[in-house]
Amino acid sequence: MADTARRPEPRYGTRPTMKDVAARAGVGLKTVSRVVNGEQGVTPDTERRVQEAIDALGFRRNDSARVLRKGRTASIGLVLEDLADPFYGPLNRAVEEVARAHGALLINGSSAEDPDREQELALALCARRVDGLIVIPAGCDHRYLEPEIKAGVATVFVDRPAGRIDADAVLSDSFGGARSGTAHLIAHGHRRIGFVGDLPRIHTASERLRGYRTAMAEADLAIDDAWVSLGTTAPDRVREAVTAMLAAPEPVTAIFAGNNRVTVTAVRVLAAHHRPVALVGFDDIELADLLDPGVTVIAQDAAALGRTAAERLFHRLDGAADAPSRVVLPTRLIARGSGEIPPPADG
Amino acid sequence: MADTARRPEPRYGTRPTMKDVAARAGVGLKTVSRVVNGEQGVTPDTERRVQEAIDALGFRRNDSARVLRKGRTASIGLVLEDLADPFYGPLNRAVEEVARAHGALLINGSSAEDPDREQELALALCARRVDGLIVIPAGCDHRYLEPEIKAGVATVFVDRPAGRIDADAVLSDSFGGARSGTAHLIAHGHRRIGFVGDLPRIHTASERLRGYRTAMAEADLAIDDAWVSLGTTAPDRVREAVTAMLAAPEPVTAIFAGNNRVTVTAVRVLAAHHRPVALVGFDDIELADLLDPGVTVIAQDAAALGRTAAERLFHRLDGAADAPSRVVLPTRLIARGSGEIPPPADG
DNA sequence: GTGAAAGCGCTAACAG
DNA sequence: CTGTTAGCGCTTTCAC
Repeated sequence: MADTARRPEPRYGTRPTMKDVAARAGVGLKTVSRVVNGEQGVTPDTERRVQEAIDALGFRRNDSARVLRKGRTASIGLVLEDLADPFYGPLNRAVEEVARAHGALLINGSSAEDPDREQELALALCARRVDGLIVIPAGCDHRYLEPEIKAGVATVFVDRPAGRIDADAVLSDSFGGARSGTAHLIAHGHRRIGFVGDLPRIHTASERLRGYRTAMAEADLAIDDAWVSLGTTAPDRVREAVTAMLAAPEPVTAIFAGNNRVTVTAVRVLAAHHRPVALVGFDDIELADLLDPGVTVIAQDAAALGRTAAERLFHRLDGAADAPSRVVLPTRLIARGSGEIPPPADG
Repeated sequence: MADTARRPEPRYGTRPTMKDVAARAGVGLKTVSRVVNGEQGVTPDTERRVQEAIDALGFRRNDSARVLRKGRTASIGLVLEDLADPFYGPLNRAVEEVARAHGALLINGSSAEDPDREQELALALCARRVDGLIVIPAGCDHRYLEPEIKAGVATVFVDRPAGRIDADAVLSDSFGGARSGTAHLIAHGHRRIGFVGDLPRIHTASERLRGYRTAMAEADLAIDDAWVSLGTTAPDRVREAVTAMLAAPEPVTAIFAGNNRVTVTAVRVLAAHHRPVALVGFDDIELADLLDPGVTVIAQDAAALGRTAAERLFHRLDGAADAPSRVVLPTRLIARGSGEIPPPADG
């Protein structure tokens, strides 16, 4: 107590350096460095003295300085769409686990589906000299990353491919998934099937639409323009779109929902609707099995997406210099009831 | 093409520096620094020349070096339990938004509810010299952070308080929420109420248990040991606990679930049970309103938790040196049906 | 086994 | 308006 009163607290933000530790232990700077990094060639006695000084001073190595000298930061960046979206949680976590296994930290941020923000964030990460970058693209033009990639920032795109540059990508089979989901509805007797998707500039959204169109064409079914609605996944927008499809003179008897956000809103609208309408959603959602009817979905493995992308990234960091690759992971149809509802007898 | 063949590609990982830019533009180093940082006092003509050199060389400022010189990294660390847990998504995102508004990046990682991993992660972030740290504690002893805090790392704990040190904390009212949720079940006629919670060493878990006990005591209801189960939130463990409570000779007629993970599993078990059992869960869960019955919950505002903690952090970084504070955010009971199921007439 | 000196790329402080 | 010098805290190199 008296001690505290007499001697001023160490200035905030001032931390002991290796030099301070060296002075206190009565050794050279390099010896401290050796001890801190567990290098060979230090007498047990010297080591003990250094360690005491470290503890007494509360020293912790400044990795910023270390990075500057060594050139690698042992950190990777992840740009995703929204940290709060449950779909990206497992992906994020999977990337983290791989990074951790390689001794790297993860810096991440949300683009909020805004291309400018994506670029701002990705370039900020490059300025921090992350060793590698994993990007879930919001934009369609990634030429802004070319100098960075050339300079050695390993870059892998996940969930959606890069635009206008050639780069590694790890994707889910959006086309195939949407095609099989739509075919599933057709197999259950539906002819008028609606498609509610995300913004058309988003690669996954357009691929899923293409899958839907393909399945319809394969069954020789024409598509009425009124059955297709693309736009943001804001609940109001989706609610309106679904409601309109159901209120038409010849209403759709089934709906294919383009992603998890859309599915959730579609479930809400259909629950309040006066007659059963079939539904298949892209992406699995929690508790989907407990709803009545259970929600039939095209599930993708978000964790596998993240893990595969991160592994590819570290493979590159380990020196792999092969041509950019594109990995496509399969999706899986999980039938739970909503996708097996038949069309009305009079439909 | 011929050009590529003749001149070797720039070595991977070698990037131009301000010195290179200066040489190319024929100006001094400091002038480049001025242009890069948008400082005053550069002739438009000089600026243009520098900018041309920057573009030609693909220069990007190395923030690692900048950090070393300036002392602040403009980044904060967030240690949470699991990036994949939907409860932490909105919290994470809220922290990110505040950080972004202050020009800071977010480095985050999962402790996986392991105190050692929490410590390892937090100290790694300190070594990176994050300006501040937001921690959702897994452990109960945070004295390991004392030297860091003394050295100027602003630290705020969120969701759970720090152990054995005095530090800022932002919490939800776990005690009050659990108490009112239990009281809600009592008000609907229940006398034998089960409590299924998380590991007792977790502060929120013990507080919620205390709330449950208090509500029971206030209604003069004794608690049978068999009605209380604490442990991990692993589905198997929870399933077993709930099943046991329902299979007892005098089974519980209602269950209070201690968090979102527990609630989800409890809903599954109850859905398969032969008679209706009331349920109130802590934390809201998606689609809870669409289940039959809807799940009555004690909702907490995860985004507000994150936002408040981050604001507190930046307040400290702006120099606030007042005593550590504890903020407790209210919870809200949302009645949806499951919590209003009466006990069986013969019960 | 140990330490002194140089330098990573940048910014702060001061000259010109 | 522009440039030079020093140094942030560490690792690398090389000498002792």
